[in-house]
Amino acid sequence: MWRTYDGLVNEMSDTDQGLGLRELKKRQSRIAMHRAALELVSEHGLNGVTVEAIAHRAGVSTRTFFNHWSTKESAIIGVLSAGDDEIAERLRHLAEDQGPQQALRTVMREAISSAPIDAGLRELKKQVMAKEPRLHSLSTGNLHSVQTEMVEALAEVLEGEDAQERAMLAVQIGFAVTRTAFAVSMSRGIDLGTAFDEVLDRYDAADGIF
Amino acid sequence: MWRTYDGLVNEMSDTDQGLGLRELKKRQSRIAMHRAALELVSEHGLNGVTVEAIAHRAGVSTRTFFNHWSTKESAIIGVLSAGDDEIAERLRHLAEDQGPQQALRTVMREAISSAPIDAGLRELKKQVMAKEPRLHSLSTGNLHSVQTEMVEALAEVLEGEDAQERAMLAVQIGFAVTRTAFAVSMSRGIDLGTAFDEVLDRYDAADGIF
DNA sequence: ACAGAATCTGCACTCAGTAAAATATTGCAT
DNA sequence: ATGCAATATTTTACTGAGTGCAGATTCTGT
Repeated sequence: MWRTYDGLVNEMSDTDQGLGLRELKKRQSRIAMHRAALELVSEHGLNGVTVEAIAHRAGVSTRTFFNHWSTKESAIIGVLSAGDDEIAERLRHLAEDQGPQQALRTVMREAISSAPIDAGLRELKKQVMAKEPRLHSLSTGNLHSVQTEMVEALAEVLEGEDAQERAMLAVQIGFAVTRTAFAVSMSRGIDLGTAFDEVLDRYDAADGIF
Repeated sequence: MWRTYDGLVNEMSDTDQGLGLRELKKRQSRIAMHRAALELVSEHGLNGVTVEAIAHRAGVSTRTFFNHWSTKESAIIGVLSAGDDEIAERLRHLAEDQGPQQALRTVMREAISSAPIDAGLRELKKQVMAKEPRLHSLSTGNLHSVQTEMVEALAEVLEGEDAQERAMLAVQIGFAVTRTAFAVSMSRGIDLGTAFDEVLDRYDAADGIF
């Protein structure tokens, strides 16, 4: 089965044990495309770059490009919800121990922390993201499917008649914090995870901010 | 000057006084396109409808379609930030009287309440929105420009070193509430404005929801 | 080495959105 | 009412994203 890949671009350097040549080439190919996309966008801007150009620099056909990435932007970002269901499942699981609120926070924090890209690319990506606002909204996942799955999972845990709507609100606020963390991490050039912690502190402290 | 229209589709019936034939036709044309878009999407689904088809049913050329709407989706929704700057300006103004927090709430509420579409279309639109999740994210404005302008305006009012980041967080939470209100209004079939009020109540009441 | 599966590629296609120039319509001044 | 300027529409032609398909290649297990 061959699904469009919207997952994470992993480094391969050391962690290639027992993966098979096929899987290894797939990863190399993905990194090549991701890198090519970042470099070209950095050089010519988001609108100055065609998929054809990216594919060419990465040494693949444009058709292959779309076998790996669902859109031009996804190749640039190189990251999107590693698997909608898994996140929801993790949320359900954590909620048993930590309770709904803390579980939600933990899941959010985990979801953004997992970004093991090549160190050289990280800098380039940061620079590109800063110059192309269009990419922000995508990276913070306005992706409907994840949100609805999370709401669903959370609603099961929360009890009461209005569980559904409280879950909606909670998830939306969670995303709001995440988006803010994203912006902060970009503008100050700090790690996304620590930015998240900071914003969360601010959120807890801030009374009457909205 | 002729800008792509991303504003509101207004009813023309009674409020046509002294608008000139030119402006009037413009409105008729927009409503025709908006209606055609809704009807066709309702019939064939979002992906089953081309701009060409919409334009044809509305009796205009496809090029004219894009003179009025920046994307296919915007014609379906028929609403988007009536003018990025104006909202920010309104925010600045309100903040003087009401203070930043209340001003932000008021602006948000105003921005969504102004939806004076034809009553017949409202029902159709509700139905279409319920079936096409892709449209949700658009209607709640992931539009970067509005957000940044609002953050900027709010940051001026807020004082202190971290004004910028507090403003970001506040605006993001505001949008979170709005998005939730949107979802609630869809799922329960109630007015967007009242949904907003309800969610806001819940937000104020809810402690430890996130 | 061989069969079968996974992946890549080229080709043809649809459709969104833009550009530019020609044409039509409206507003206004006379 | 008539002609001129501004504004809106159309036609035509184009770029580029994304998909479907069929055939070639490359990997995997045996």
